[in-house]
Amino acid sequence: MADPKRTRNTHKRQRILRAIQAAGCHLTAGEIRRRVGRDGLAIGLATVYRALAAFARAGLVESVSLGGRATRYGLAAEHHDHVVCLECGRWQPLRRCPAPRAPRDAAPGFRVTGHRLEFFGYCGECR
Amino acid sequence: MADPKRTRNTHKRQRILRAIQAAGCHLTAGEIRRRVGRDGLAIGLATVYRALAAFARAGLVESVSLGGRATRYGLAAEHHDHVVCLECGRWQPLRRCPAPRAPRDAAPGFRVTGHRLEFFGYCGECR
DNA sequence: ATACGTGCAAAATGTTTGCTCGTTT
DNA sequence: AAACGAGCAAACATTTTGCACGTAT
Repeated sequence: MADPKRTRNTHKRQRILRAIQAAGCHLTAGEIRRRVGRDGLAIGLATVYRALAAFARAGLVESVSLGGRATRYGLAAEHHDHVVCLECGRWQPLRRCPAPRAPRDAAPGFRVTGHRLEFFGYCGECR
Repeated sequence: MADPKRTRNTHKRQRILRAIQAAGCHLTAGEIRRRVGRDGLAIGLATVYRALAAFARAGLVESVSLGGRATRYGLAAEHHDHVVCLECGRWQPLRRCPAPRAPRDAAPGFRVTGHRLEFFGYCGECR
């Protein structure tokens, strides 16, 4: 199964992680690239994707894809769930995670390592 | 906000819904197209997407995107959550939905109409 | 020294849109 | 008749890959 391989400690990868951390919420690959670039470090998009894949493999980062839109990446250590407005697309993190650690009726032998939960509906302004 | 518009009752749209219903689980747009086609009715992919968007607007269908892979669509009336293996990618529906109707700390005024929950980890065979 | 990271451009996916014409209401 | 659905091809956005070279371990 997934060996939690460690990733190499390069300057760019540090900056990618730092950008996600500084954001405090989930970012898309493009946003990450832009933020790192804005701080004076040019970086290829492919590099961002490869770094994110490595981080995810290592269990550092979790990915969330909110229906259709680009996938977002956040620190696994700062897991949180989301509420998404179907109309305007805005989404907000939840403080409390309302899901159980593991479902009651998972397949036998399945080891749950995480989850991803999004509530959707319509925000006050869009109703 | 989203007026639950009714969609027109065309032959193709009926077949799309029937395909999803017959499958009993979430399908991708491509799978739907293939199944409808296999039953002798050629249909364009754009048509499938537009129909699904209309169904979603009408609240008939819900969409789920399991990290990276293509978005899957299922009947909203037969909502269920999933368990996904990070190694082999196989996923299974859960009988019981372990999420609450709505989170405690959603933004005020937010009306929750649904959710989407996926547990992930490693299945018995991949561990 | 070796395995891994990076950039670039190209390719592969998945999804949406413009236009024209057909069908439902 | 009017509004919406369908088909096709082109456009789009996102993500992945091949290759040549650089860097961390």
